[in-house]
Amino acid sequence: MTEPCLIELDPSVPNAGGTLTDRLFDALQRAIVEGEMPQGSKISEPELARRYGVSRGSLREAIARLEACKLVERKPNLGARVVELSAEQLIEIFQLREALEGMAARLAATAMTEAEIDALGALLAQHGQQIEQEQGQAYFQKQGDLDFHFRIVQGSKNRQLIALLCEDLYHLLRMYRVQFGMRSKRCRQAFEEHQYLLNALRSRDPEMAELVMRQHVRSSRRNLEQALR
Amino acid sequence: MTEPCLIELDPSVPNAGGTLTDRLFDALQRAIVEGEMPQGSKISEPELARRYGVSRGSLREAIARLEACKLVERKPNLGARVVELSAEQLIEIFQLREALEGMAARLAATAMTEAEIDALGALLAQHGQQIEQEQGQAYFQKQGDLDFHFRIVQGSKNRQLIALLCEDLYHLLRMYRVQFGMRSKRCRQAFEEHQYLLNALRSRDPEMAELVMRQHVRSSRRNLEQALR
DNA sequence: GACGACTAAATTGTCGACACACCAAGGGTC
DNA sequence: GACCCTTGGTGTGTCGACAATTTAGTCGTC
Repeated sequence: MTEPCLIELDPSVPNAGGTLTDRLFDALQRAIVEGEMPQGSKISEPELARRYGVSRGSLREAIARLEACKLVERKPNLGARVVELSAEQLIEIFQLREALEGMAARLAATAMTEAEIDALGALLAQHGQQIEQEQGQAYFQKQGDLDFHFRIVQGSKNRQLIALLCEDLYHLLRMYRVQFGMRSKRCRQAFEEHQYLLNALRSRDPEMAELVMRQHVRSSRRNLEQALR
Repeated sequence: MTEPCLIELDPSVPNAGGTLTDRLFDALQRAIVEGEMPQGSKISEPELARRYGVSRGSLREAIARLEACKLVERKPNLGARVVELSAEQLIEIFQLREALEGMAARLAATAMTEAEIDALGALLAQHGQQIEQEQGQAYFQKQGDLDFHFRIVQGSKNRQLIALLCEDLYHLLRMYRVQFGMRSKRCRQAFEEHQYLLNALRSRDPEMAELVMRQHVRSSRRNLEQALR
């Protein structure tokens, strides 16, 4: 396991960005998502505490938060391990997304402001350009798609939905993208589906928005299921 | 605030049911849900630690878990407070439920075993009897409905869905039921809708199961929205 | 009388140390 | 030779104490 280095933890200004536990949580989350701490690897509290130069108490609180995000699994008296990603779990997550983002799209169709919809349109236009030029595909794969979905969830204005998707599931999903190297060839089709969705939002049609979003997520899932064999 | 007493924390057998933090979490969760700790009230770490006879470290870990369940809100250097329930948040939660339990019903239609469906039928028959005799209404209101939904979620066999609904949202929802005294007169109608759902499951019809469940949750929500004015 | 700065008390954040539980290696018995 | 018990070591669970930050109260000044 490559050293998740402790530099980010004691920058010149102490306590930059909240409490120590917060920064630890961010650092560990990044390390896990990026794969610096391999799946299923044991998390030794004394070792990590030494490595990051913090006490075990703060570290344990950070680990507790990671557990809430489903990024680590902890068993009493046995310690914590980084989660093991599996095809089954990924499918389950996409089923969740289909339900949640479908509802998000439905709500966004009436809750988004005109300005937000326009901004979404601008983002999509940008994506279109990048795809046209066959460049920036990497960006679209890695960030663009997530950005688009992110904004729709925000647009639902439902705080429960936002917290769930953008704070918990988001990172787990990102972990799959990074470690499974999920770069489907659906990029063009996904772009088209995004445009259909934008149209539904522009027409303020909740029913249609949910339908399109669910179909979109379901297509991604089917594509995945096929790629996983 | 009535004293959440520390008796449950040191029963004859030490460590009955996991780690100290686990038991603390359970006790606090119960105290919050039941309303022993009022909404919005500040959670003083030294005071609670003294009251329960535990160290602040263990207490803080328990509070961190409560935060993950959305039962308390914590701000850096300011401490934690019990969440404030609001009509808006309740509506948002029901929108979540509509999406999630709808998906759960869809999956359950193909994933539940015949035995599980039969057991669900037995449970429903029992509910029917209780309603017929005009007795046990309190039970149906408080537990029966939740039990029914609980089993369907379990029946989906989707672990993400199960964890989300049965471990996180469940308690928050129970808090609303207890503290808002939510006992709608929809009891008979809800029972009928439960039966429609059972039929859909028996026919192994995912589409219909999701439709009925969503309609069911949506009706509850509309009923609530009306009652809240 | 009201506003602002300073002081003191209380609370949160962080740490190091002790107690107990789990795990692996070694020795004894059948 | 295989199995069980013992025993040492590592790691987690829990605790009490120190440091930093917020808050409340007080005093002084305008």
